Amino acid sequence: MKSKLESQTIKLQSKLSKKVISKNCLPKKIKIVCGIDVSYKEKMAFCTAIILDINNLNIQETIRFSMKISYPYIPGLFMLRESEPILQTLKKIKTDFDILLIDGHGRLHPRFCGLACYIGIKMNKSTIGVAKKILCGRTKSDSTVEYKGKILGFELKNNKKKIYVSVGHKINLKSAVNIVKQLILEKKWYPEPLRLADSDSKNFRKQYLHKKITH
DNA sequence: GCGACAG
DNA sequence: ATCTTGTCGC
Repeated sequence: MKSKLESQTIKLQSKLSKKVISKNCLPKKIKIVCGIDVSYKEKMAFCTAIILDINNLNIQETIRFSMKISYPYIPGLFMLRESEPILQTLKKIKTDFDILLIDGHGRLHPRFCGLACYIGIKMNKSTIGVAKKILCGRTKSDSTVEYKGKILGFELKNNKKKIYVSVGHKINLKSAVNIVKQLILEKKWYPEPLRLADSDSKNFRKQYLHKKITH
């Protein structure tokens, strides 16, 4: 049984999919990138945004934000669960960044509007969707991912591990893939801003839970 | 109808 | 995502 909110969100996704811009709206030289990720403990969400310089990977700013969360994870409706902590965290960032990496799909989504598209439109920022698992579509021999006759994603393989890149907003697929490739370090398989954000959000959660015991 | 299914 | 031991590799 689908709730009212779920039906509304599905409609919203279809509507917003038409507003997604799959063309580059970026400065010639990208300098500052942001990666954001969320960890969970029961009904608490712990979100970290890492802002770094793409040229030297020096961290410019780290932002943490936690909140109580109420919505479960539903495939295709991930935004219902994860968009609020992400948007709240982004509000606290002081450093201006050129591009935002999101842990989840962009246009490679059943309604062409995954979390990365939603955040991009909401923030009016360039975003890239990076997911560890495919949600829809099929990978072709040239590593592009096709869904309903459209090339919407790209599969990157690093030592058996796969990731799926797709347009979030205000960028084209080719540029999105190039930026993600540039951010995957030697011996790593996940782009550095997201790897750092994932790691820090888990530390954030650990510290929060420890405080709960000691106080 | 059945299976698959971002985090 | 989270839970969770030992284990493989640098």
